[in-house]
Amino acid sequence: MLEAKLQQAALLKRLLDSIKELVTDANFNCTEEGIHLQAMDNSHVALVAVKLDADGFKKYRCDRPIPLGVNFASLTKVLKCAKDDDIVTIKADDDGDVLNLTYEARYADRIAEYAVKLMEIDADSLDIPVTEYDARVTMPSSEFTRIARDLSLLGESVKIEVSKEGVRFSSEGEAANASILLKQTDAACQKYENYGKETKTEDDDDKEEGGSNKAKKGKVKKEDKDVDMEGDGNEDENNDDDGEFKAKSDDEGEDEKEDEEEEEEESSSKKRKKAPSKNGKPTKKAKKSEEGSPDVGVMIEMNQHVILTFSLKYLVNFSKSSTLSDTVQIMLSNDVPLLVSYTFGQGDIKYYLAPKIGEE
Amino acid sequence: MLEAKLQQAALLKRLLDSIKELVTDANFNCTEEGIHLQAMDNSHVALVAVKLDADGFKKYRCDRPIPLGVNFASLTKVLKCAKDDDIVTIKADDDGDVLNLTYEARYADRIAEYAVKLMEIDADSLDIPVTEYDARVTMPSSEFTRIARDLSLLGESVKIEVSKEGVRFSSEGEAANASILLKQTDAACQKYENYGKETKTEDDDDKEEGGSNKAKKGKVKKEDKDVDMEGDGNEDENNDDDGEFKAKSDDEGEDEKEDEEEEEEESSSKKRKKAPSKNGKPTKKAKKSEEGSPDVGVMIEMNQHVILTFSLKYLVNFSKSSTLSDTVQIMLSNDVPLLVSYTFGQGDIKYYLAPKIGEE
DNA sequence: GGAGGTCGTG
DNA sequence: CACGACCTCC
Repeated sequence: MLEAKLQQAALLKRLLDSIKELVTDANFNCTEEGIHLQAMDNSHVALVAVKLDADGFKKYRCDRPIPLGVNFASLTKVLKCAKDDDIVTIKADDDGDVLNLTYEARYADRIAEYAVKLMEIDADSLDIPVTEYDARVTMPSSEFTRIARDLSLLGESVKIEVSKEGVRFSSEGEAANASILLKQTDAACQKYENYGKETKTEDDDDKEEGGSNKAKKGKVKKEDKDVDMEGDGNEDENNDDDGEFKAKSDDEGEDEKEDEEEEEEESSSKKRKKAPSKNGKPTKKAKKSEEGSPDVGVMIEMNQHVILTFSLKYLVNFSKSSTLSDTVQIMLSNDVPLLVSYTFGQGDIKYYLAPKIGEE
Repeated sequence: MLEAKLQQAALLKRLLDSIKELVTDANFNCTEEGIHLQAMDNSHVALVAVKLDADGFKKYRCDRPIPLGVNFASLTKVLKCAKDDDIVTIKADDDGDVLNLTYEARYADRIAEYAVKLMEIDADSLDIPVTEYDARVTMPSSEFTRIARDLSLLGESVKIEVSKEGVRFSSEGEAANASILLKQTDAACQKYENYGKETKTEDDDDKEEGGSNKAKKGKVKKEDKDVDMEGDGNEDENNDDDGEFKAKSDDEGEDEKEDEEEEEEESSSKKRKKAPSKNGKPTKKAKKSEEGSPDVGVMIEMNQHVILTFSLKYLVNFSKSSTLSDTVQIMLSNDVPLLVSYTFGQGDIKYYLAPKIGEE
């Protein structure tokens, strides 16, 4: 028996809009921890993984694990019948072959019930190796969408290169070649300071380290970025391969700098307090001033220079999840599948895509 | 070597959006004076000419004349990758076969570089005879767009008739006939008083004459309109063929009226001073209250009654340039190609279209 | 934000 | 030949 109540139907709607093009059907695996889903795309090139935490629901009950085999086209149709701010309850019996959805209008004056037929789906649950990535790029999801779309106008694939300089997306096409360089910005580093720190194990390590090794670590990390922003080019950091994501890597080097630049630390730490970092998960799209305020820029964390090439078609597809979060994180390691991750209030959606190899 | 820096990519984007449907490719002829382009449409019926003054650029350098043969589809794709307020720099080597475009984000945290392949295009530069037109209509570009679109829904061609009464657009279609009459308004005459006076030789003449022949000339012209607006029908003015654009033509006839209507002259001249005529070139789209304020109306300058018929398809196409200017000028002479001109801060775009002859 | 039209894909 | 996705207009 599963029963889960979601405050806003919008989340489910967007989630399905995000992935229905990539995947035709998959199991919603419901456990007491929540609901998760994992599926290869139809051509078995990309993998999508969705996680909805139990405590993100208004109400959640799952007596024992149930896989709900859902056809996304069907579920999408049914979800289109919900208004964004309807309260939606999904229910399924243990032995059930249907998924029941109930939509309650905000003011309870309307109740709609739907039943979607379920299907048996072979549970080929793929183990995703928990990789420690060499580089992580955090940026506004709208900007990632834009880049993917822009470059897809010109070419088939994109080369993503992360260096101290920033992250470069480049593409070659028949009509034109393109190269987009995003430099890290102060604004981004402040905004994304703690973004996604709970979502990956490495990040937790990073956090713990920050808390234990040094009392001021939390502050220092930011400071580190501020410092690096000005005089970026100390490539020695690339040699630091402790395998953790860190803000601009290497804490050790900082310790020295810290003393020299105590003053600036103070000022920047003040700045941080003033704008106490939205701390991830802007589920609802923030009020856009004009163009979606994609101008916070990008934050880069890396301990290794990476260059990888990917199919733009998939990245464009992934970027549909920008409806779920204002922020996206891209994790890369050489010769390893890319991870594109959107984190929202109640969970996250992660896309994996193997790089193109050899000649693109 | 060409290097030109434009403060806002929007101009280029709009320019290409305007003409890409009409022309597939053409030479951007770069000289030290600026960039100009001239091309027949794909079916060799219409001609488009674009002029971008060198001093309208934030930076401009062109050592020697270069024709840059551009495929508009390619360039359009690349321009789609620019945001409206990106700073765009275009560069080309003298012998280069590529056009380099660099987009810098407002806050410099993003730099995108594109290289568009160029092509050889036979430079069949057409000499456009500098015609003195019998009639000129100045009106909000949005209104012209609307008329062209509306009539194109009903018929294939439009008959444009300029008389003292105003300008009439009429069209006959299978389902319905249409006739739109725009009368000259005070507001338009005041707003457009000096519009485009620097863009054409005839206009300068007009201006000079106004200043020399008669001290009060500037005032008189408006007054003339005020009078005509009320009691239109004095067709005798059409016989005045001094070959210059004048506000409603013939100064001589006015002299008589002036004395009779001194009072009204004064009042109208005051009005003019109060709203000292935006003086052309509203490059940036003015803040539109709701519907684009197309209600200023139309100003008509003529010294000959003209009736011409044109293909609506092309006028609809021309009117795409309304993104470039709030104002459009239409110049007509009997049996001569129509000229539709949009003037913006850094130059202008002119469309020429031969009239249909005989039965439409 | 929604609907209709066009283009590309299966 | 039909469906779905994308883009533009309303």
